[in-house]
Amino acid sequence: MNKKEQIINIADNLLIEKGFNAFSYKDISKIIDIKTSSIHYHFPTKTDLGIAIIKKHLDTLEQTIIKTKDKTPLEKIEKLFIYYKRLCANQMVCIVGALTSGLNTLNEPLRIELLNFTKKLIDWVTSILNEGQDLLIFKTLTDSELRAKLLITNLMSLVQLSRIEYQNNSIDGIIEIILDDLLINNN
Amino acid sequence: MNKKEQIINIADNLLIEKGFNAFSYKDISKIIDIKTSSIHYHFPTKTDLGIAIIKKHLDTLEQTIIKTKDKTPLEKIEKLFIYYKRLCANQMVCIVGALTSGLNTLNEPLRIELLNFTKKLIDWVTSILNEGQDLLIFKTLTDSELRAKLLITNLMSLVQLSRIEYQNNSIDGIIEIILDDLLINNN
DNA sequence: AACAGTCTATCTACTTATAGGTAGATAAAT
DNA sequence: ATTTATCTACCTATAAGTAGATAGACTGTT
Repeated sequence: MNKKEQIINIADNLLIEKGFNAFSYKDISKIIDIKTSSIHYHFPTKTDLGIAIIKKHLDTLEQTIIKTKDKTPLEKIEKLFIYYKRLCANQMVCIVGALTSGLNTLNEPLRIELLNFTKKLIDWVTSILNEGQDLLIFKTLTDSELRAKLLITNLMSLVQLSRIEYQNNSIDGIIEIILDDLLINNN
Repeated sequence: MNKKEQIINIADNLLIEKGFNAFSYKDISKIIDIKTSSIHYHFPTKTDLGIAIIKKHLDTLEQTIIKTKDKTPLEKIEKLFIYYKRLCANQMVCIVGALTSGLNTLNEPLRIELLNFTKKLIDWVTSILNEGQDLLIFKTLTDSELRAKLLITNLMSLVQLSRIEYQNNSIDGIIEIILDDLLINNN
């Protein structure tokens, strides 16, 4: 892994852990032993760095979409759960959550990139829900895009909640509830 | 309203709009025309100010709990919806969401205060759900505390999501879904 | 193969702005 | 006389970004 990728990964961790305005080039520089000015060489502005981070996540998402193309809707949705479970376990938060709470402090290009990512995620989950309904695996939903948003926000803020709570074992219970609400042949 | 209350209110708005680490005493000073050092007189450290903000929200919450004591569970839960709808309309975010994303940058006393608030909110919603079940208005839920958390987190990150979206009219639709999931005599 | 030029990635050293906070003066209110 | 609430003036640390030097790798020319 080259320095540029290293920077993105470290920054990604810092972003997820502390928020966009709460980490600095110096934080990165201390971790991977590089001068802040060298980080500026790769990412002239912090916005550039932020965009690179989101692009990385977008990449991962797109790859997941492709890789799970032929899986069942249930398997697809479980991929999503696994992702958020891991965030939870590592006391992390999803980038959407990490960035939106300080949204008004971000500048345009970064906001646009975040919008891109969010849109892609919503579209994917919506299509999974639609597919599940067509295959009669999921209950009939009145508005699958709204349901998709609900599902995403569930996961999104769960990881946030789990950080405040004493016992952060809520996630499994909640995922169970979500699945129960979704699947046709339960109870 | 005296200066101290003014400071809290302005800071509250800034916190909700930009996050805790993204607003400064100077921001406040510019808005209400007071020197930053005078703000330090009222709130020696930023943590003190943060705690005061949460305390205010805790106050409001406690008053709401008392005021709605004799209302139906449905009316109580609608009070909650109204609160989040208003946040949405004003491009705001709930304090829990605003603070948790940067949780690891906050220091102990502030974190504890946030935990207090969150716990109170969860307990309240849990009791509403229990009451609703006892009165046979709400469906039987396997774990009402988990359901309460889910409900709160839904609202919490919904307001976050609605900020990124082009058309932020999701909230009404989602609240409808949540209610449909909850109420016994629908459709 | 040798040389000149260019590109890449880093460095040191700096600037400008802001953050959070402190010290001490002051004027009015109690 | 003391407390309350404000001020001016300062300090120290850090943020983000810029300028310019340098060393090594890569490239094209003779």
